[in-house]
Amino acid sequence: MTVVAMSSSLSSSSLSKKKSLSSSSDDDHSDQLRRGPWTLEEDNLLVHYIARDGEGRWNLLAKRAGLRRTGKSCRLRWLNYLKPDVKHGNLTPQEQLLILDLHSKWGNRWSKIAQHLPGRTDNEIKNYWRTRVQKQARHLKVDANSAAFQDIIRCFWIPRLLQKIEGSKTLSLSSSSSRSSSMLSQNPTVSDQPVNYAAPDLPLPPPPPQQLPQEVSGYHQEHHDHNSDSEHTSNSCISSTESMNFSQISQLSEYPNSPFHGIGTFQKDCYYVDIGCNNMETMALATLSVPAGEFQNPLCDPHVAESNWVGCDFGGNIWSMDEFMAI
DNA sequence: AATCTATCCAACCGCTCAACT
DNA sequence: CAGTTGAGCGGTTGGATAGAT
Repeated sequence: MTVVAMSSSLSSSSLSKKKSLSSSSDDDHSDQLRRGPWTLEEDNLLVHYIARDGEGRWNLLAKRAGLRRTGKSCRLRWLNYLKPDVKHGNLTPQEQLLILDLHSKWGNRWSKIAQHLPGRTDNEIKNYWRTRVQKQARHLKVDANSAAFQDIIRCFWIPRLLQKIEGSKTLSLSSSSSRSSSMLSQNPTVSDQPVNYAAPDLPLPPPPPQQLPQEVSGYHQEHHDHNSDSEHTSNSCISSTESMNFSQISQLSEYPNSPFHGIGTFQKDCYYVDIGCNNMETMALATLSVPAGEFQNPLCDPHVAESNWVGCDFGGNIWSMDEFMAI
């Protein structure tokens, strides 16, 4: 049988390691039940069986399809990887925004969150949260579910994502936009970065730094009225033509516990963002520990530098905003 | 070039819940 | 009503790989 051959061909240490995790009773059947990475042939068996007979009754399906896998394993493989509508690849900034918001609302209800991101699986979202979001919380030595971290997300992360979205729009319209290039050139550390929206980790042009001190006192971005460049960057407007349905985000902002709550308004085709911090304590945490002008990041505009708004020192753990934004 | 470290993500596990017998 | 089974969920693990030293 094909699968037997595949099984024997898999000499990877992963397989033996996974096996070692199983109980002794499982070991009794270890020659019958396969674990570890799926092979192409196993995938084909599963896909063809489901195409012919449909999904469900996974234990039975596994047997009938000739797969030496548990029903659970088959189900997971199908739902997380083989199902035709499963999206692969990096999460878009829009998707990241949605995840941040929905998680603030629902917590670790990954499957529920996944329902709002078509083509994304709970596993993928969970991985994103653990590897990207929780990592930042760890660096900052704050609880990822704390109000403080929620505010950090709201004040720094979300604006950055919104800028990514806007940046991708700008780029798609005109990659040689003089306005954009001048904006970028104001920030050497950012302009040196390749703009790659497939890679969500890359930092993007920061929000207008002069806003930050004002954010503390409830700054409203949509009412920005001077400096065309900063207006361009601060007045975050997400076109409804973006891949994500932003009426969803608009709705999400209605949830009181959401970082989106009250941050934006839906006007015409755009979602205007009003990002403010509602937790003064959090903002107070983000005090300066870096000499003025050392950074070129959202918090390091000359105006900001004068106000000593530069680095983050969370509990003595000095961590530059560049690091924070490199998420 | 070799080694170490960090990151990503597929796959596993245990648990819970609902449906069925 | 109790036991069994299937499905689904969230947490965790560890191999692969990229990047740093």
